[in-house]
Amino acid sequence: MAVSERGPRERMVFSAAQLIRRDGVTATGLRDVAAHAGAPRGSLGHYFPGGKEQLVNEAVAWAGRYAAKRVDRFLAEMSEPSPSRLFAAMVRQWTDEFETVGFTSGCPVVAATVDWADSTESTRAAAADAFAGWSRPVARALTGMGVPAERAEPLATLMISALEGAILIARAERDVRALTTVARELAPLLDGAVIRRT
Amino acid sequence: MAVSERGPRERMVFSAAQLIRRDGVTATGLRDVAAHAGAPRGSLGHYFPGGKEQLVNEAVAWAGRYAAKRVDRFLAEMSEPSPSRLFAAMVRQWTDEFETVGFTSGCPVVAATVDWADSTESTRAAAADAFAGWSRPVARALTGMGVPAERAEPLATLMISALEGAILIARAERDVRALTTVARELAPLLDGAVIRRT
DNA sequence: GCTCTACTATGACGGCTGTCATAATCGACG
DNA sequence: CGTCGATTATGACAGCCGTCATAGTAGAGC
Repeated sequence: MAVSERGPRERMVFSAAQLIRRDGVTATGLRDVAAHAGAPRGSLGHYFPGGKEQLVNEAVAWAGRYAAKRVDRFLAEMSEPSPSRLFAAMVRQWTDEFETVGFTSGCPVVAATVDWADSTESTRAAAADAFAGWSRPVARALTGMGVPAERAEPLATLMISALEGAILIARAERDVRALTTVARELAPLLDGAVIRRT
Repeated sequence: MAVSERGPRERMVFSAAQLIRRDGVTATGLRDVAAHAGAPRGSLGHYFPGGKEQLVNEAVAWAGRYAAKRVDRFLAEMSEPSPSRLFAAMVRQWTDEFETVGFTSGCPVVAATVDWADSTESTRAAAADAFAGWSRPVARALTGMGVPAERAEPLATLMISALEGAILIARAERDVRALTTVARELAPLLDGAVIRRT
């Protein structure tokens, strides 16, 4: 095992995340996922014996890990890190996508929460894990920049909340205005939380 | 006409909004809406000749008007208005619902955006209108409290973004933590935008 | 070469969807 | 009383859904 070079299973999870974040969980059919992944429909039952529920949960988990990795990458690429610059990078990822690809897709974790949080417990838990796994590196980054430990987690929650909300508004308005606005307005508050720093 | 005492038509729009904010747009069937409203299924085609699309759009518009009215009511009930207190009231509406009714339902406008923003143009536009109609009274309230005109609208966008995002996280976590956090963390920034005031 | 496992392929199944056509029913108005 | 419009009732329709059963095809290990 181990070195499977991007197998059909992984492709299906990835495709599921892409379709879910565009059309929602309910509107995304398993046949669509297989077709989008270029994978045989008959493999779905094999790789995901738990059915659609398992596939959706894995897609949500994948999205959470992806978001967390992006935070680490933003941090590594930053020459002079600051909370506002980290938030700006997180926001810019979305303004870039909206302006180049279009406003067709949002966040898969949000879609899963909206569509299945009340009906499918395991998916609700997967979404909660995704948010937690995304928030953790953000909070860690903030403490690394000099934000007191007790404020890092609340500020990370605020950042993710504002970002997710702005993504929704931007999608509805087909305008990145909400995203650039929250980045600008939140900047002084975020940088003001830094205590020590040369 | 005019004095129709909460007719079946209005009840169906209301029921649609309730079901949509719990299960999402796609998972909400027209038969469910009629049953929830205690209305005859055969009436759907009569009152909404535009089909499900029309019903969903009216439900979204209704939700937008409702949110706007709530802002005005919060303002009227406030003895010493301040931006942070207005935001706290908006957040408290949701913490109250989550703690009493449970975490079953979110915001219908968000559900419509997630499920149909990319596939149904009219619904996307209805969601944008709902956000705009909700943002307007918030911005107006801020200027009334002494926030400079050019900052009122951006701050209103930030408030609604953070609120919507926190609602999503709270639903996923089944915990109001995210909501109380954004209310607390955003308070000094909001009140700091007030210029003149006795 | 055989075997056994992993994967693929295909179609059927019941159930649900939104939409529409047709009728029956009601209620007011002339 | 009769009529006509608005509302309700019911069922049919094609289409999609997730799931499952069955069968076919590789491909590695011995």
